[in-house]
Amino acid sequence: MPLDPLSSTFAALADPTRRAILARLALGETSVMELAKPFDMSLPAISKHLKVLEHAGLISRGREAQWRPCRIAPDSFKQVDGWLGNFRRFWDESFNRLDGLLEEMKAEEAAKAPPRKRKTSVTKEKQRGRTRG
Amino acid sequence: MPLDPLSSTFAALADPTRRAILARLALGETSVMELAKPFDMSLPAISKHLKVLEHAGLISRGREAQWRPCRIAPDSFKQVDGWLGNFRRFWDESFNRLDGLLEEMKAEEAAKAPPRKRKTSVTKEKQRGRTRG
DNA sequence: AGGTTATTTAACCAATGAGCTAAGTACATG
DNA sequence: CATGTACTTAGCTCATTGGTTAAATAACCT
Repeated sequence: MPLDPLSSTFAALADPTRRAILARLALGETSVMELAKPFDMSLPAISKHLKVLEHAGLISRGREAQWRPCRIAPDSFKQVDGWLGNFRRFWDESFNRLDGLLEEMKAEEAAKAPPRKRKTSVTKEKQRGRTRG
Repeated sequence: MPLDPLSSTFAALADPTRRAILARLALGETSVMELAKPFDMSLPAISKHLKVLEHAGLISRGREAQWRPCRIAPDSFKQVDGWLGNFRRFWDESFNRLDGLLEEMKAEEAAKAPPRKRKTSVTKEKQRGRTRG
């Protein structure tokens, strides 16, 4: 029953209402009432969505009198971005250009050492644990 | 019933088995049998997962004799990354440094023009439609 | 205390999703 | 053609999810 963190985060993101809520929160912290306004949906429904988002670590909630202001929580976003990074080479051109550069540098380095078998294709090692920047 | 593309993509990613399949496919195209091996799960279950991934645009499938080789399809990954980009400023330090730079540039520009009210907080305009690179 | 506002909880329902087994399809080969 | 290999489809469970309304909780305001 307790889904792993990445799974609950992706599951939370798989709903357009929840993504819209996050988009609103990207503009700044706000109340449940405020968040509910754009939707043709009962307040309890929104409350549930917020619970899902909170459980997924995508938002955090405070207390101010009778309001529970919601705001974006960065950690789960970061996790998702990190996971996605493992696949970045499949679509990001500049990422691939960087890969090409590193490949060249490795080749130059290798030229100084005794030659050994090398593959031209992108391999497991190349795309593990890479980040932007 | 027909979920929007981003929703079905996130839904597809919300399952650890499917993410593991994608991880395997990141190493290269392979058959259903091969993909099924690591899992303690019936073949039809895997077949369903693959259908979900395909429907989500995360993989595409070919035909070679009796095999249906699967491979990563970049588009949906790119979509997800694009959506995530709207929130990057919440966790990516280098992204924020870039924002700071742009802020400075705008300030300098503004210094030449007649002064007007300005907010210090990051606003809607600043994070819309931004990409990496 | 009593009322109003903000939000959550409870109880329910219909639809979806992930797994299973058993049967069906497609191609390859003896 | 018959058999084997690689899948997929069909039909069934059971749990989860997204929505509902009605009631409860919490904090503020006379």
